[in-house]
Amino acid sequence: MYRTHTCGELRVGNLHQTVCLSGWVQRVRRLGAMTFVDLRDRYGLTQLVAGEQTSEEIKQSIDRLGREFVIQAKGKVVERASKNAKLATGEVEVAVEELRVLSASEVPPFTIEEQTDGGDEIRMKYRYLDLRRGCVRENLELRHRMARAVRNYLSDLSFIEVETPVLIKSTPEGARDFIVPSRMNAGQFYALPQSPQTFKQLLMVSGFDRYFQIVKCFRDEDLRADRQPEFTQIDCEMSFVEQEDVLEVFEGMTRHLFREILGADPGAFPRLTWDEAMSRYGCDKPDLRFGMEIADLTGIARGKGFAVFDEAEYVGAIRVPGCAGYTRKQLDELNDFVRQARVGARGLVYARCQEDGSLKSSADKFYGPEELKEWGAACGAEAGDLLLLLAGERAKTLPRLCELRLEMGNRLGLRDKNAFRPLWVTDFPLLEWDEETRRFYAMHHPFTSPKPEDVDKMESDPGSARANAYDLVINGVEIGGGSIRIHDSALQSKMFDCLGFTREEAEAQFGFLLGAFKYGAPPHGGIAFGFDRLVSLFARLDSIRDVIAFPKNNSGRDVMIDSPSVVSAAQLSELHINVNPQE
RNA sequence: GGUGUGGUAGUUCAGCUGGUUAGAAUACGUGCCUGUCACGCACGGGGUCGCGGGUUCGAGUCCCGUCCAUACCGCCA
Repeated sequence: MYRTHTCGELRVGNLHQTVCLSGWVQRVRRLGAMTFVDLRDRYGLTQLVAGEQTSEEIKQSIDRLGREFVIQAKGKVVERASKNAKLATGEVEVAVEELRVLSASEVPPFTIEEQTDGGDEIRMKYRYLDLRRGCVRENLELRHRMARAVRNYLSDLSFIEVETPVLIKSTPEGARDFIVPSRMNAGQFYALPQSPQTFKQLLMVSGFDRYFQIVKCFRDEDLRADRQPEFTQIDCEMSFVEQEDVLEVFEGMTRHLFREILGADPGAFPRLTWDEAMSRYGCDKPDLRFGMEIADLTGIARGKGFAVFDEAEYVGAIRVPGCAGYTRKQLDELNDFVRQARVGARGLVYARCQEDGSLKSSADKFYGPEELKEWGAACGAEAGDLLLLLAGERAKTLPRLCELRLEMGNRLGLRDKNAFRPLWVTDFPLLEWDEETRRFYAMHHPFTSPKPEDVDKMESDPGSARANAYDLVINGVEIGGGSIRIHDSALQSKMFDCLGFTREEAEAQFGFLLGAFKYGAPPHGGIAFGFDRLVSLFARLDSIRDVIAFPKNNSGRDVMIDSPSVVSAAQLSELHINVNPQE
């Protein structure tokens, strides 16, 4: 027997019992005739002690122990002479009577402690050691609890989990595919799924009614702190539903997670249409943890001789509470912020709301006190507030105001990691014009249904057609997105027309789906959640890497196993592949 | 593909306008220590300053190139 108890288990109730513990040596403290060993496993830390009663043989083997040795220790649970209140097992210790080294360890490259001395790079290379640290392990434990809560919740609502294939077919729309060469079909390739989208729709045609899957998805695009090439979705689909049904079920699921995992209730999720989100927050994933909504000043700011505004299609402002006292230096910093390449504005106009209610602006030359008052009124400004104005093309200025708003939120500490503000964003545009390729792309995906009242616009004015599509946004992070799908092959064909697919292309790419819709397809819709993002949000972490056991680095490499890597000529030959050596 | 930041001991970092033998902390090793729990004390070993080139009497430091890491932009239906 390797162990009778875990290292987190023993209490005064276990006094005088003879126990056997196994685990890793966290630390050895040698005090001359007396030695303490902290023994660690997943469950906690227990102190072993060797003193004058301990045999010479055991003292010698304890002397040879180093950090991260795996040992087994048998002995009596005794009460400590000096207790440690910081440790769950801190009232007892085990007086060692037998000791076995199960596995020795070299000195690890960084300390396996909560406050490790290792940086990101070395910890990723030795991820299996990093995962021994409590704070990293806890992230995976949280992930597990959340996955279990999702499975329980959806299973109780008659959803069934169905696995869909990982070797599927490449499609031109959307993200870049990872492709896998086929040995048995020379010159042909599988693709890894960007999502199980078409399969879950086919399951609806098959009558499965309520499906979900916690599933790996793959996208061959550049990485970010919140983007990995392989990531996990909670993928869901329901039949005989309208948008309202889907929102209700998955608002319920999300609320269940908040209650079950965080013990918090976020209340009813507010809803914003895409248009509202864009005009009030400048983006389709607003962070509602703070206000500072965007006010449209176009009507009142133009036509007063200030060329910057007069020539602009749009003038917008945010009201920053209590910042009227910003110094020249602070305002210059903000000006630099909006001018940096990432934001791209030409410059910033500000107005201070003074104690007497009058406004003082950097564009005073062009605006009288009454006109400035209108600005204040439009923003709802109060004494002590600072107004920040940007002007230009509407479609570019709103996102800049969004950046500025988030920057001010950060500066004022308004983006509290312990606050959660979920919302639904609905009524996304169906299509998005791409200037480079001169064609429309599906904003969500090509299976998203248009609003019934906008079907005609698909031909007359495709850019203004709205979709039955929705996103779940929490704290400015896109957590989930879905839509009511097209279940009619004629409408689906029309959609492919809008996207510039010829009949032949549509048939070649998605003929199986169009075919399926001819045999009795129920109305259906669904949603997919970014599970890694959801877990990192609950863990109050900025990067999804911290909630993934073995993540990839910024360049898509796994530095632990050193992949991707070259393969042998024989393997390539079997796969009918020639690698261009220049690249 | 682009922009910013970084690369110095096992690890995390300091190292100024270029100037003696490149430092600290921690980890590691040895010795002492009977109640430690971030134990303490003493001593010790440990460096291709990412790599290549250039400027200079002299480069960790300045310049150019390159590689790696990281955050962001493009990209991510």
